[in-house]
This record gives sequence, C-alpha cells and structure tokens, in this order.
Amino acid sequence: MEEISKNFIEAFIDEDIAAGGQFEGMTVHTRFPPEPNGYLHIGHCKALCIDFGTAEKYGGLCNLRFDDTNPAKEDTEYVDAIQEDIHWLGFDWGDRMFYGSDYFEKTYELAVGLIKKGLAYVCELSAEEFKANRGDINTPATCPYRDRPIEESLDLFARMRAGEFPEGKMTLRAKIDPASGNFNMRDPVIYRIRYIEHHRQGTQWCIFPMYDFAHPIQDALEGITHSLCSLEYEDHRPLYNWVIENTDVPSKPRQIEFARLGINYTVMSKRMLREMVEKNLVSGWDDPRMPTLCGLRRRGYTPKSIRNFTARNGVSKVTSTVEYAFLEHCLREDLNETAKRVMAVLKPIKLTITNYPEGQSELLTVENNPLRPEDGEREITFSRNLYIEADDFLEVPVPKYKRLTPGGLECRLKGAYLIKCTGCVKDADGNIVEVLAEYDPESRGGNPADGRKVKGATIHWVDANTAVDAEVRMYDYLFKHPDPASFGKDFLTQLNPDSLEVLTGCKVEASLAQAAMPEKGKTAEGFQFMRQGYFCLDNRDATPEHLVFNRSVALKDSFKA
RNA sequence: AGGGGUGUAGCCAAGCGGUAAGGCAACGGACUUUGACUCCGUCAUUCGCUGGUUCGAGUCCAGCCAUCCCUGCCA
Repeated sequence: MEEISKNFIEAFIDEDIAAGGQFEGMTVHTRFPPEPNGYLHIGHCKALCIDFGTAEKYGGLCNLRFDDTNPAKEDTEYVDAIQEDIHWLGFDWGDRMFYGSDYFEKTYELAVGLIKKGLAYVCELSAEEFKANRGDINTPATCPYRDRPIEESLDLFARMRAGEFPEGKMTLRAKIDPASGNFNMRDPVIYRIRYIEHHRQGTQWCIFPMYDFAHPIQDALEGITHSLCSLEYEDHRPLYNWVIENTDVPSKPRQIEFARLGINYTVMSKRMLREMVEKNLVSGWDDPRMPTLCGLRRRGYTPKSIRNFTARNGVSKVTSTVEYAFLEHCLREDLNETAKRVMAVLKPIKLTITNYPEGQSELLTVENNPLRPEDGEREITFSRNLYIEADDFLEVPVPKYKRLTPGGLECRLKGAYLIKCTGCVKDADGNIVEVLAEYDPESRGGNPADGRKVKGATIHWVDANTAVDAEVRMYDYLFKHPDPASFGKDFLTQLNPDSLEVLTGCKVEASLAQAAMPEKGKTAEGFQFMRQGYFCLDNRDATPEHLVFNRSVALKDSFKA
C-alpha cells in the first residue's frame, strides 16, 4: 500500500502539541460520539477511523460516547449494535464507554452557573413566536425575556427541572448575540422541556440539554483534547468555544471538522435507511444490500477492506463522492490474499469427455489458495461427466475467444486435463444441452507431457457425480441506483434477488454471492461488478468465510458478444 | 443578498514561493494452471476564472465565478 501522508487534522494536532498552551502535558484524546438512533454505516467509518485512528497514531485514547441528549429519537437496541460493529471493525475503547446522559446533573449545574453569570435566561417564547422573533439576515432577533433578572431565571429553570411547566412552554437560552450573522449565536436554546422517557435515565429528567451545549461540556469533562466532527458543525464552532469559555469546565478541547464520506449510487442517509427498514423494503439493518456495517459484513466485506478504504480516501474538507469501484477494489485486494479458491458454475452446461472411460473416476488435488500454501489442498473427483459454465462454450466464437468452441483452441480444465472441444449436442429446439470434448490422458494435473503451450483459457468445472448444490442469491448493488433521488418510487427495482442453483466442486454452504450480474446488453456504466465472484457464507454473527471462484471470463465475453 | 466552508485529471488526493506525488478507473503490453492476480507502460505544458506582487505563483494579494452547509425547542 502506498504511503499515506499526514492529513490536515494531524497537522493541526502537531501545531497544538508544539504550541503547548491549553494542551500542555495532555496526551491526544478523541472521542467517537454516535447518537444511538440507528446502525453504523460505511459513512460513519470515516469518523470512526479518524477518531480512533488519530488517537492511535499519537499514542492517545479514544472514548466511545453515546450522544443521547434527545430522548425522542434514541433507543437501547442501537447502543448494543453500535458497540458490536465498532469491535468488528477492530477498534476498542477499553473501559471508556460513556453516555452523554450520564453528565445531565453536571450539565445542569453548569447551566445554572451560566444563569448566575447573566449569560443565560429562561425564555417563554413558544416555538412559533421564537421563529417569528428570530429576525433575518438584516434584522436582529428579539426576545422580551432577554433581560429577565438572574434570580427569576434561576427560579424558573429550577421549576422547569421540577416539571412545573408543560413541554414547549419554556427554554433556557444562552445570552450571546441576537444580531450575529451566524444564527447559532443568536441566543441559542440550550435546554428544552421533554416529557419522554429516556432510554437510560427513565423519567428522572424532563429537561434536556441541546447538542450545542452538551457536547462541548462532555468533551471537556472527559478531557478530550481534539473533538473531531464533520463539516456541518463548522459554524457551530463559535458556539462550542463560547460554551467552553463561559462554563466552568476542567479543560479546553479544540473542535476540528472534516468532510463526510459519500459513495456514488449509495444511500447514506440514516433517515432513509431507517425508512427502508421500517417499511420492510429490506429484511433489516443487516440486510446484505444495506450500506450498514452489519449489512456489508453479511455481504462479504472484511473489516480490513473497509478500514483500508477509508484510510486511502484521505481526510480533507472537500465534499467528495468516492466511486463504488474503489470500495470494491479494496475488498478484492484483501480477498485476493485471504479467500479460499473454489470451483463453481453458476449457469451450468454438461461437458462430456468422450474418450474418458464410462464409470471411471479419479481423485485430483488442488490448492485452496495458491497465494497461501498454508491454506492446504483439497481433493476433488474427476470423471467423464462434468459441468462447466455455459458461457465457456460458444458454437460460433467471437473474436479473441479463448474458450471451448468446436475445433477450437486446446483448453485446460483447471487442475485436471487438457481438452479439445469436438462439438455439441442440441435438443429439438436447437438449444445446446451438452458440450463434447476429448482429453489428453498424458496431461493429468493440467501439465501436457510434451510441455506444449496451452493457448486456450483455463476452465473451471465440477464433477457431475459429486458436485454439491448450493443456493446462491445474487444481489445487484442496491446502492447503485442510477438516480438515488428517486428513492421511494422504484428504488428496489434494481435489486436482483434471483436465486440460482449452483453446482460446486467442493462443499459450499454459501447463500450469498458477492458478484453483481449485469444484464446482457447493458453498458457497464453504473454497473460495475466484481471481476471475480467472491462467495461468502451468510453468517450474521461472524466475519464471513470467503471462497473465490472464477467468473470474470464468462462475464467479459458475454459482454463482448 | 447575512454567516461559515470548498474548488488540483472521469473519481479520491499530495502539494506550505523553485517548475504538478500517489491511488481508483480507463487504455496498451508482458506473464500466467483463474482472460484473475502480478508486472511494465500511457493517462494535468497546468491547478475554477481574471488581474496583481515576484527572477519565479497551484502556493501570496485583489476581484469575479462555481458549489456545499446554516436560519430545529435534531444531532
């Protein structure tokens, strides 16, 4: 892998360390702060890799903190799933798992402190009035409660907590700058009333801090030095810093923003993903068609491939959309090293070796993975009756065709013998039902006795007598919809959940294929596909075991034909 | 139009005043018991545009253009 140069975040951190100041003597400390309102998807991986990765690089720490300050959206189900997915990716937070809600008491005290300093006040504007009084680009916001006496705000805020007021009746607002061009600074609401049971705190609280108030406090309380987040928080930074400066917190973290990761043809919105789950358009968050981590896992993606993908994309502030092909590349790169090889045919056609004795059978040995001898070998049977991929035979060859064709090139049956196609058998309708060939008995193992070069391709096959049936579901890439904006209409029509019968040369308990099958005649645009078929065992609980077989050839040729 | 960002190839992305890294994709070729893998080669006379400063500008300055985000009692 190529060297990855230092990114801008690391450059900032280096500056901070060199400058001393507020970071004097502190080790780099980051945090990954998911809101438990959905499953982690590949987009989150970037933040995950940056948060944990940066800490790792500096020999620092990264906390896991559930950002659960809005009880209306959060659930315990997600808390567990998120932890599992982070661990699967290979990151660990040690004993530093926290909940934003654990700091509610402290956050409350700091809010009181703000009121005492005259920097916050209780506002009684309704949501509508609030909106109406917010002002616009040229007009400052107004609030009749802005100059409410400190004592009064203190009393009201305590009574808000005590549950004396209905939802929406009052808010606590920071007193900053009603005329700021940055609307986040126009006396933002920092506490609201909500009579909803919190997934962790139960009914203990009926007032909840807003993200903008809670987050900097949580960071500071945990001793976070660098609070890394995505670009949309950039104009919240002044508010973040205001909170840090004006509340009595033990440290002064620095917020640094980076661009989120986008992948073309991929739906990355948590809202949409949840909608798909809730409307049963997919089988669940871990449906192999989902871009969630658990979905990708079932689909065959390895943790390494995903981490590599994000690492190699780099970190910048440019809103970018990476091509899906790059993710595939990263998977292939990993799988090529680790996947066990297997022979399989998806669209079988009979191949009869006419000069091989009827009833005879022999055992051949092939490597599980030529790249990794330690993976061992397996034995497969060979006989007169085989199956090969239908596309590996063409009665009338296309230019440059290197596979079986009557009177054509000599081909190698992988790990077995050299054969020459002599013809084919058709049914009454003219469909080819059987391919005929003769083998060279002196070429066992695939090596011709006279050492002659084999011009034709190496063909995969399975023994009709011993092959195993396996059901394979072929998924087209859900997220390769040509127009993701049309989600909701025929979004799922791109799916191709056909199940195919597969005959394999060894036992394959696969129920998912990693390959997308483009239809004949379609252009490759928007239809990238794996060059090789990577099967994976559909295992919800563990990293799938991968098997690889060759399919690229057939696809490529059928494209050209 | 107020505030905050960002513009380097089809897609990512280095570059920090000294003459455009790297990866993906694509295309050629070599090798090959997977047409895979691997390997070699090609792929920006130019960095959104226009001026300015400088011996020298993708890098500094000015103006313009394009594009994204913000105006939830969401995060």
